[in-house]
Amino acid sequence: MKYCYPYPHPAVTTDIVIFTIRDQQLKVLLIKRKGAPYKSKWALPGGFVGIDEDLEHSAKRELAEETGMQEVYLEQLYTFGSPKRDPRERVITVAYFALIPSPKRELKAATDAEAVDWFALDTLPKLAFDHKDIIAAAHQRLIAKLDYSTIAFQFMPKVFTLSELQAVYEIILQQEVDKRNFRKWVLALENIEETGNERREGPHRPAKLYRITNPGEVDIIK
Amino acid sequence: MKYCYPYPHPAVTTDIVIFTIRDQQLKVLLIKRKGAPYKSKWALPGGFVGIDEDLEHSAKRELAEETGMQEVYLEQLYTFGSPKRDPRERVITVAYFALIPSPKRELKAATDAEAVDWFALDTLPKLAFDHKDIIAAAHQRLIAKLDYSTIAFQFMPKVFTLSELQAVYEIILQQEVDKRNFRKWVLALENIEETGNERREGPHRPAKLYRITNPGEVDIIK
DNA sequence: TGACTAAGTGTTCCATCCACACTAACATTG
DNA sequence: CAATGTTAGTGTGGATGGAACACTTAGTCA
Repeated sequence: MKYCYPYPHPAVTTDIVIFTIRDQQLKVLLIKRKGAPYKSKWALPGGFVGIDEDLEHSAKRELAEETGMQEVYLEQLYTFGSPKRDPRERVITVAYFALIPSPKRELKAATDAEAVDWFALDTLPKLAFDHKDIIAAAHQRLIAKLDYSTIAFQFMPKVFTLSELQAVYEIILQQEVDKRNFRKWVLALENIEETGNERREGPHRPAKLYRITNPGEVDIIK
Repeated sequence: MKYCYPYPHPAVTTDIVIFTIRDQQLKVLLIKRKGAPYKSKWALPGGFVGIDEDLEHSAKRELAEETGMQEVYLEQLYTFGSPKRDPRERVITVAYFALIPSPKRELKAATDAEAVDWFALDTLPKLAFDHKDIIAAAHQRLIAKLDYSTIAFQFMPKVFTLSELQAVYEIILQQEVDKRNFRKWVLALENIEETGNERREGPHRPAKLYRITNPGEVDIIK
């Protein structure tokens, strides 16, 4: 009990909603908590912000710990601060959300978790704290941003086909998208370009491969 | 020095960017600080979050202290947490922004301020902390929301004319708006209705008065 | 070589946005 | 009471963007 203040101070954490597309579904990364409270319950990855640590740095650190990935899309979502959201003490959580390309390797549980796994949004387990609300807010934001930004491109690997990109939109929006209109729309954007290569797989015409011209950036579109 | 923790804790404050329309300009409320640091500098109203106080409650409290107003539009903006943004200790600020109808009474400085005043955005004084950035973020959000919501209606008093509403849009957007198209757009919305009364003032045709059907709510529009 | 599969490609229609100018109702003044 | 000045109030047509819709192409495999 070394750190003392004239007034009570809350604890501040960052939690992070990590989305990816996997098995043709939009999934979110959860960890199974090793310690109290909510021991062995599923929760969002997150942790306390270092006293000299930037908020975004804290979120990036958590992200790297759980996924090993860096340089992914990361955005501050909302700050959750109901007085009773953590039974231990007052905890204010600055929630972030991240989008990552489909992970190739399986995840290994970091030291602060019994397990890690990806969950589809419609089959979430019972979650610790108010993490259900945080995920709902992140999901809402993601869907809203599909409409007026190129945020979904952040789910794509370095090169990809237009059909793959279209599938991402269909998965997130939960509805079919017209192929011709979609391609017209995408190709009119300035942040995608042909690589010149093709992908040949399966008994059909090969697909042209594209790349994002400005990875990491998300354009606001009308 | 009574409140002690095993790990260092940051302080958490809420700051609030209060916009209004006044003298045909978009203005923001600032207070002149009474205490250190940045004594006698202009800053956003704000203060520490009570240890059992909800974040939004804290923002509302600040708002009421400075303006005497309650039940105004309030929205969480962003959380600012750079380690060095306050010279005293680590302070994380959850910024809110509020929109209020043109105030009738002049403001009185609350007990924590030497003075209070409204400032146009292009003639802001030198500000304490990173409050310039916070105001810039709020301004950006306000302008963005004009496009896809009815947020600007929150600037209006209980009853108003369409010309007054149009003036608000022109002031915020800093450009003229076509009268007929504007009225067509507004009247197609469902959250505005005629009061049945008119306002007669000046040597010209009287203007119909309108009211918001769902005060406090902001519709998202396509 | 025929059958299968996913890639790739244009046009038409409809709804929405945008530009644009005159009449209506009142107060004031001579 | 007539003329003037001021803001309120109103409709149309052209351009633009979005939505619907089906066939051809290039490859693999049997």
